[in-house]
Amino acid sequence: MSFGKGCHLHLIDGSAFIFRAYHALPPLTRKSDGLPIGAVAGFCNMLHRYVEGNTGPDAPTHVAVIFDYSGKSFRNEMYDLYKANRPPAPEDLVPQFPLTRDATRAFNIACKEVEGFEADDIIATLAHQARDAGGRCTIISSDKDLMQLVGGGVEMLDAMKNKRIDVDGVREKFGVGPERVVDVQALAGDSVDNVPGAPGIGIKTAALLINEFGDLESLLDRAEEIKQPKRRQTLIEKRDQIELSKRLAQLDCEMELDFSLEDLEVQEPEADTLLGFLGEMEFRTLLKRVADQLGVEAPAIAEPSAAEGAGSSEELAPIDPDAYECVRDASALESWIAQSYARGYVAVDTETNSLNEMVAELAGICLSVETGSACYVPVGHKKGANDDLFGGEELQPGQMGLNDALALLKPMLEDPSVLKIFQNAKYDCKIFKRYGIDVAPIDDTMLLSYAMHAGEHNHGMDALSERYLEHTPIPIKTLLGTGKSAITFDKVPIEDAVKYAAEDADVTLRLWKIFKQRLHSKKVTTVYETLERPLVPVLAEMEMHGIKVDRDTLSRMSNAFAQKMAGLEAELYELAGHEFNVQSPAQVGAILFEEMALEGGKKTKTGQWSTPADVLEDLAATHDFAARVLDYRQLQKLKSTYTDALQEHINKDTGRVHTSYVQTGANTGRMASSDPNLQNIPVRTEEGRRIREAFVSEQGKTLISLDYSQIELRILAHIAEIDALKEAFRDGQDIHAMTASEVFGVPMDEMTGEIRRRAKAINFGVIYGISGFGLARNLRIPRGEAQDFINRYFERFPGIRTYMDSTKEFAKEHGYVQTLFGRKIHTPEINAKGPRASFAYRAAINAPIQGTAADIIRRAMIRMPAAIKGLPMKMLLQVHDELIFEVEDDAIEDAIGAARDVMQGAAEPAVKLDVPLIVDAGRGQNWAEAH
DNA sequence: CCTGTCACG
DNA sequence: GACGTACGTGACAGGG
Repeated sequence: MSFGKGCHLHLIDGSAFIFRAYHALPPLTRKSDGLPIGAVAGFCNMLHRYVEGNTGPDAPTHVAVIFDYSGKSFRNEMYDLYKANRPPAPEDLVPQFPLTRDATRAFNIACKEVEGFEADDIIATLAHQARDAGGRCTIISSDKDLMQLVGGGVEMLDAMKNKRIDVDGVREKFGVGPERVVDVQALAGDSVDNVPGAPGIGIKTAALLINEFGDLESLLDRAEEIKQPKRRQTLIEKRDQIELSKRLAQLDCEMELDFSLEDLEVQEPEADTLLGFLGEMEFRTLLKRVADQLGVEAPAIAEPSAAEGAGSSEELAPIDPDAYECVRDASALESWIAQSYARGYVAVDTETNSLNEMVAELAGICLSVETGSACYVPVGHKKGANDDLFGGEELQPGQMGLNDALALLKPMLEDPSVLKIFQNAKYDCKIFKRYGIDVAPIDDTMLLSYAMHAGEHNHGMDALSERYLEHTPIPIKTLLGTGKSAITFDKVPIEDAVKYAAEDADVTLRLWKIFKQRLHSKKVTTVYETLERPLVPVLAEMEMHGIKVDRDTLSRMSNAFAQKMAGLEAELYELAGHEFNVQSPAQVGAILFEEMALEGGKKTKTGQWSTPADVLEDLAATHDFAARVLDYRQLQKLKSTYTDALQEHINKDTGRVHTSYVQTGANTGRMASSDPNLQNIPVRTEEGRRIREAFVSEQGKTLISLDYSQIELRILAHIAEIDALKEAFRDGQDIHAMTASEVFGVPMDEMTGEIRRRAKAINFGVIYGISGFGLARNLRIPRGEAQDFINRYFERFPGIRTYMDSTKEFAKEHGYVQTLFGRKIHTPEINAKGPRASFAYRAAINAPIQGTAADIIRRAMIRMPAAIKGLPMKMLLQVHDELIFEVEDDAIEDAIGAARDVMQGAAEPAVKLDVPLIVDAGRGQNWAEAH
């Protein structure tokens, strides 16, 4: 039904609903798991009451709930202090925001938000569209900023007072008609939104002036005529500020929206969806009321004791690869897209011809909106493989055009009201991004699993499917083969691809249903919503941007290394008296421990000689052979892993290297970097550090590097509550020297490098779950001596021992440990017997510290895009406690300031650390200089 | 494909 | 009483 005369559009100010609900209700939590749920409960009650009230001739024909998009809007570009004095949303409200979107969809009401715009702008645009189409519009809000829209069929409704606001109502509030409201606001300003206005002028005076002069422009032009001297002066001097205020107050009523009024038609809620959501939230009263009204039985709400369990694979359709559909034309695809809109969510999976997202081309896309049902849309399957002679680039028949399919999918994939569900969303999002599609919002089964089960198992789809669905997906190898004869996915016959690919979407959707439900009972909703989900687009952007690497620098170094290695090789043959493979530990060991008959050789479990660096280092003092092997190995490592391999990773099109971050890479919350790993570029030796000279900035730009100083020790001081450490950090002392002074009783002014070095080793040892053996090996001192150090350390800082003991007890009892931000790291082996338990114990000591640091830098990364918007800088890399940016030369100071502010404040407001977080910064034309 | 080695925080 | 141990990663080469 098209929108026109006789139609009535309701626009609900979603944010106003949320905040009113939040403040109106006590901090309710869900009974089964303690998830804060008060605002969602109030929101649902308000929506329900609203829907109930929609009867009679005045009922809307179209409706939407409009939300503010989190982050900054275009107004911040006009004025960076816009809304700057707003405190951040309360911590227990943040995880409820996405749930209010879910609630809206559950009521089958359109749910809209647009990045870079405020809800008010969307409302303005839609209200104008409705008015221009000859229909009516009611804005359900009491926000005075929206009053400029009233008139010509547009009214407001204050839902609290149940009072309609028409042109007269606006006049009552502002003293002028809606068309002059912006002028009054420009003068009066707004302390809530931090709009400056004209100092000393409020709404009353502003209305007086506007009514006298007609409009703001005339007023400002003729300001000289004002009698009151103070007022006249203000208007003349603050003209710029007033004009800025007007632009800030003016709503954008000509936004380009990717949906139209027709899409907002009122729909009846679907009983299953709505009751399912209310049941999941455990809103017992509302659930019963809604069920009664719909004339169905209210589903039972699981009692807390029954929350655990394999999962609710109740009446899921069986997984049947033959049930999947192959979509070959536009009308079939449109039908799937329509279903996605109707549901409000869709599982999506892409198939490509490469695992490298920067070069991969789409072979096909699958969608699933209902378990047991899925489709595959082939768009790039080529002949070849079997009939390879001339088939190389020729497409298999029966496929939609790539561009046609994407044109149909793009609006849905970008629509804020349709949740796109992926397994490893970052991969698919990057693929779509390269085809000009910005997928949002997303959910990710891999990240859901990681948030709930880190330390318990891996989070790949096959493992998850086996574990939670008791189903083994078709192995990709059966389609692609292995080794040299393997083909790429685009060469797979479409009929085979349908079964494999669509099954993946089906499995993803099934996993999502199970995980979404369990997330709350595992009490990691906040972790998922604040530390995992928002990081996906941030990482995707960093990866796609990449960092420039200079091939010539690497290639020159490679040649130099090769020459040196050849020299060392000859020398080693000479020393050994014969030729051998220097790269074989077994052969090196045989020469050292058999031919030269040296002591101290150990064998590996496979019976080969073992020749690790620390053993060779002991021998190197007296034996050139060992020293040369070490030299050779270092060069070999640098050459093969860095100077040679890195060149292969330079992207042909961009000239840059694009790593890929594995968000679930480490159980502690750290990430891993791969293809290539840019988190282990050498820095400790001079020769290795030079590799960083190949990582360069573009012409006219500079690399800046900001790293947290001693972040893990600071976190230890906070968590274990070590007052002496805390004070030392507050006073900016040399923390290792201070430790040395305390433990070894040496006054600070008599400190020697050696004593400080030992204290430093102990400090790090504590973070790793110290043992006498480990410390002894690290410091190369007898084990008894190392144990003495540790004992003295514990005597001086008894809090450390308490922390270690209580952490161990917690892990033994619960099977996991936690970071300050609620991330859980499971330690299933903590109750094992033997050395495995020792490993688990030390990991349990380390995980809260390493994990809290990881959480903090994640928070910084998530906030970074909004904080540096407007500055000519890009975030390129993360190395656990360091962020690297590329910035235009004339903005270096601003860039460092902005990034440092975000990093140093990243723990807050969730956690207030007892120690300051300090960030050091460096800059340069290459990474070696910047670090 | 697994193991040993070594690069990083 | 002996044993084996610092925490977290990824890439490469050798060898079966």
